[in-house]
Amino acid sequence: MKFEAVTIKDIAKALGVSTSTVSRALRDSYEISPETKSLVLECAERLNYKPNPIALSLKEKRSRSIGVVVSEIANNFFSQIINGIESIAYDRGYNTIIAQSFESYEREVLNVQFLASRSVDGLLISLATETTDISHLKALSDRGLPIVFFDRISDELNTHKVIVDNFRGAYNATEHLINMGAKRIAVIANSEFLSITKDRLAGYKEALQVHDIKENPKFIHHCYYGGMVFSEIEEVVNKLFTLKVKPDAILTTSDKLTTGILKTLKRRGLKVPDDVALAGFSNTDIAELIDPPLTIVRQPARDMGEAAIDLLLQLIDSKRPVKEFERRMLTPELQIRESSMVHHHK
Amino acid sequence: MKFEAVTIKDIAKALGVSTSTVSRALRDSYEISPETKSLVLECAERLNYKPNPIALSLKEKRSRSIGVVVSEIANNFFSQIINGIESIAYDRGYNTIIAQSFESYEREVLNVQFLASRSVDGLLISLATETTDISHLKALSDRGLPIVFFDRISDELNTHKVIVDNFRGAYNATEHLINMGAKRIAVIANSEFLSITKDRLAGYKEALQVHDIKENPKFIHHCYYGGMVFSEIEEVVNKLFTLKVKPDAILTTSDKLTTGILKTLKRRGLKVPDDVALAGFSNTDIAELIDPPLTIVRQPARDMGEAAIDLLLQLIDSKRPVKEFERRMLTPELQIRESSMVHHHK
DNA sequence: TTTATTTACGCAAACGATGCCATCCTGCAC
DNA sequence: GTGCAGGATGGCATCGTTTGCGTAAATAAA
Repeated sequence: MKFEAVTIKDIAKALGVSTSTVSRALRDSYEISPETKSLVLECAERLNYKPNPIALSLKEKRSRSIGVVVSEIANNFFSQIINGIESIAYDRGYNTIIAQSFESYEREVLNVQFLASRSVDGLLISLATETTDISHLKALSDRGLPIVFFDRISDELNTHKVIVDNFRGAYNATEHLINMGAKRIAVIANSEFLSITKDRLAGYKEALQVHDIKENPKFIHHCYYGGMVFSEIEEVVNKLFTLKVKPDAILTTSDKLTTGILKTLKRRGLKVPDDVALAGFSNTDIAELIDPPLTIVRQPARDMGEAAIDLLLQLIDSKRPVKEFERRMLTPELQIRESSMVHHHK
Repeated sequence: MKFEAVTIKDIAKALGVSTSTVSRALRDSYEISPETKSLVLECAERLNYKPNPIALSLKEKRSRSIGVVVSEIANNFFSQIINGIESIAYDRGYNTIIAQSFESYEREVLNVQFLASRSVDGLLISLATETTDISHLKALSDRGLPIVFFDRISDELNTHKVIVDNFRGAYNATEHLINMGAKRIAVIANSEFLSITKDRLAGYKEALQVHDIKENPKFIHHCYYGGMVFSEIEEVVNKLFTLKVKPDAILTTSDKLTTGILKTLKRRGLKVPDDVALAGFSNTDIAELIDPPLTIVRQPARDMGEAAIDLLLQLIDSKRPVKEFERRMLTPELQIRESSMVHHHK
């Protein structure tokens, strides 16, 4: 089954003029007489003519579409980011093509190449957990494809970057737990290769140090797949709660980790926050509905998406190669609820 | 900044052969001598040649991409569906372009036309709340664009459809509430124009009737935007709980409604399930974490996505116009938790 | 009237890839 | 030596659109 669209030729034939005339009339060129213009416009309307963007892309070497690569969209943080991206892209006449890496390096490379080969005008990407080598992005960047990183960035490519102040977010959450009376704060973080993990871990450590709490290596754990693999989480919780000296609070660094840890704690019969307090990064809209209501570090995801697409469109629109790159850092918000109230119920 | 890719011409020039030769060599045509073939292949590899899908789309009038229109991706149900769609599309070499209608008719029409003009080979769509007129889809369908409906369907277009047994889902949930002892079950449903609303409401009513409970019009409410506008929800809860005879249970028909209602009930100081029981459609992964753990009707979203893309690819691949259309109905699952245990705490 | 200038349009090339048709060459049979 | 088959390749049109250039007719200036 094929789908035949009305082309400029159909209009030309119907009116007995050339395709150039039709094209120019539609683009409102000064070379075309008002009468011809209105004739063409009327005919285009009548036949329901829609310009073929594929043909345009071929000719202009631009597709008016941008690619977005995230680890997965079934994640509040990323879907909110995408909403931010789309809202601006849409207004500027750009289409957004969304691809999911599912934390897989291979899948990320394939997605990126697919998008590039489909002539996206630019790329927004938050790296997959598995990704340590970004030569696939470097190659495209070198060949002129505008790329903007957000959330999970890499220092190995010099381009615009949009992040939140991950250090500050983790610092504040940790300090809050300390202020609540926690002494033995464990952290369950994502893969140590991710930029966000490094920053968040640094914030956690700094808060401990400032408050004279000694860092305990047994309290620091990583979940390589960040909660996508549930057994990872169970294993970590198991390690933590078979220690002689158990943690009295946990900081988690991502949405899936936060809810995954809470699930596991509950299944083990541990009470939050009485047995162990919990605070973590999350962008869920129902933190207040959870038992106990969750203390979360919330990222301005929509703003991040908007900032990222804004920077990308700047790159795309710039006439000459951009040398100066910006690093926009947004501020996360600590929303305090019961899950972190260490002594609240005691 | 533009992005120059290697073309077939570059290879032809480098080797001193014609573009046709290169093209045929790359497609492994029998007409080309083995020596030339290996020469071309080696050169293509060396220059990192990637075929330009835009040019191919123009020539072949197919883009190897399919469009997906949902109301919003920041919704577990839809993002799970999309994951199902993508997993199959990806394997079959199709790219997925996701568009969000945000329940707006205007936005849906724009999205659909954008996708069509970008030569998607087919369309998967779940209608927006506002959509009552589907002539924009009919027109495309008539012109040969394969379309498959899922979730929110319309009878006005004869094509493949994938849904869950909404009647059964609502019936089972309602019957469960009745079995738990509820006598005055209110229902808070989406816009009455949506197909899913009609079916779910019918299931609710049937369960009441079978169990000899008289239907009370004051207990039946609609939220036109299905929870996207929070004031809608508050208004409905207000109406229900200023009644002389208040409901002892509530059935909700969508994710946002379920969590939105729970939020509102809590803010009003109503205890679930002691003051009022709650059961609703939802695909959240953290129903067990919510206070109280939520009884939900869960749809096999991933399966729905897979079924939909499967049917769509069948349409796309079929040589002759398809006349017989399928309606696949999957079975929802009732997950029983505390929120519906009417007498549990009494 | 002749020569410039403007107006309004058509022709054809281009974008990247494909595929039909034509062409050239080699080898073989008559 | 002529004819022909067939292998290997090049030429060209095509998809839909834009755009530089050319040009006819109409108008203005000489």
